[in-house]
Amino acid sequence: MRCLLIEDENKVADFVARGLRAERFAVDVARDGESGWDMASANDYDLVILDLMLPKLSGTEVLSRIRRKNTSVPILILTARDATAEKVRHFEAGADDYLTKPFAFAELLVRIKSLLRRGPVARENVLRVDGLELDRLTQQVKRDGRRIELTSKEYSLLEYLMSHPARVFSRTMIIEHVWDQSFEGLTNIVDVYIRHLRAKVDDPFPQKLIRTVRGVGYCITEEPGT
Amino acid sequence: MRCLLIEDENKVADFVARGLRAERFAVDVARDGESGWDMASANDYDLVILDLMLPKLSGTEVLSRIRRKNTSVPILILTARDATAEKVRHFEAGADDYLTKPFAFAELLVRIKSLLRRGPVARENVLRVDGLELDRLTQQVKRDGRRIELTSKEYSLLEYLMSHPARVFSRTMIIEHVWDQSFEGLTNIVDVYIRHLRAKVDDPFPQKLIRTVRGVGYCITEEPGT
DNA sequence: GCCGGCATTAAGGCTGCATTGACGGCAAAT
DNA sequence: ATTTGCCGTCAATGCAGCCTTAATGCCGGC
Repeated sequence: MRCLLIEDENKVADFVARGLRAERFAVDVARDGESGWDMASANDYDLVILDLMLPKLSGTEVLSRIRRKNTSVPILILTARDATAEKVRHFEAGADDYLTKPFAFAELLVRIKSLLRRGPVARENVLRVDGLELDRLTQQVKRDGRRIELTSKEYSLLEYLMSHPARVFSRTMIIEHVWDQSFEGLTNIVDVYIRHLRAKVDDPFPQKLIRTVRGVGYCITEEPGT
Repeated sequence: MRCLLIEDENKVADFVARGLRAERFAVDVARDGESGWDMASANDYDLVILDLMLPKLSGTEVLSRIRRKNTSVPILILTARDATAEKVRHFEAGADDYLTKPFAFAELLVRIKSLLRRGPVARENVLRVDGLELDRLTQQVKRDGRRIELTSKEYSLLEYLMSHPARVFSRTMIIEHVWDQSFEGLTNIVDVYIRHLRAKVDDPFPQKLIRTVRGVGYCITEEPGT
């Protein structure tokens, strides 16, 4: 789950970013409207959290630019308390939800989860491939009933693969969804993490689920051939 | 247990806040209706104690706003007036209990405990994880029958962790539930208190119950790795 | 069979998070 | 006024997880 946070107040930005990272999100932070818009248009986010009071380019402007670009990424507006008229205006401009500062992180999280769930493709809370099971709520992974401990990166990678079983993901797509911007350059980082996953998820079992598609990428599936 | 007290009379506010803190509640105090409403909407309380005679925004108004927001937090009304008609009106507006001033602190406490007990999820009075036992009534903690002395903060933290065994709590969530509003900014206070708890709860025993989930948070569980 | 390129894997350095002990401030108790 | 104990801060240390690098293995084309 990759997410963009556009917020100029350091305290709020750090607070939210830290909380989301603990929830295993890959979080990019933009400190003003301009770079926020740049990043939103350059990358493919699963969620945008947008403050309205921003230097350089107002949040309202960023919102309408993103929508003009016709992307359907969920956008959650974050702002100081203000008039309901404003609220309606922003909903019409394409915001999906609205939260006034100050807010409790728990509430933000609830709203985010609900936003992600009601996407175009219904988001399952439990993903299953053969005996492998990933619970998005508790973030626990099991295979044949036995718990498997994963690090944050390993978990995010597995979640991404399992979000579309049998679909082949290229290394580029994987990097764009699982890693955040702090990452650049072409390395074999994906291959390495596939290795880590295999060590925990496939190695102890006879049936291998993670498949390499030469020249293309990786996918997760129960059928060996296909 | 986090609780919001909305009361403008300093004497009463201090009296109640002190009493509740002695009972190990994390107490936020609002001195007028407006900030009371702000805080109620911003945070996630387990209980709200509301005076009716308030500057800026009446308690009645605060009550109906909270209910309009559709939260089910228990609300206890606190007021000088004793008219039965008023009382009924407020019950209809969503109050859960009603206490007229002056009152004995002991009585307030009894009503609070009964309110908390009849929450949507039946509240267990004794929490257990392996040999560790926390009694919410006497606020005593034992492990393998031996009493463990905890300070208020340590107790609150342990209670929170034990309220959902095996669930991982992020530092952000822990701060929101165990500390009160006076707290903000990024510190390692949670880590420090986890240390204190471990010193008393885990260090003297071979089986460790408090587990760190790196990059995410902490949880309490009997299973070590699995 | 040979070669080039891609995939796999092991090993290691680095970074930042987690851990821990010590310290000063504060409030309650004596 | 002094003491005691709790709270929150800070900084030193250690270590886990992240990413890189490079050696090796495998596959397909010629």
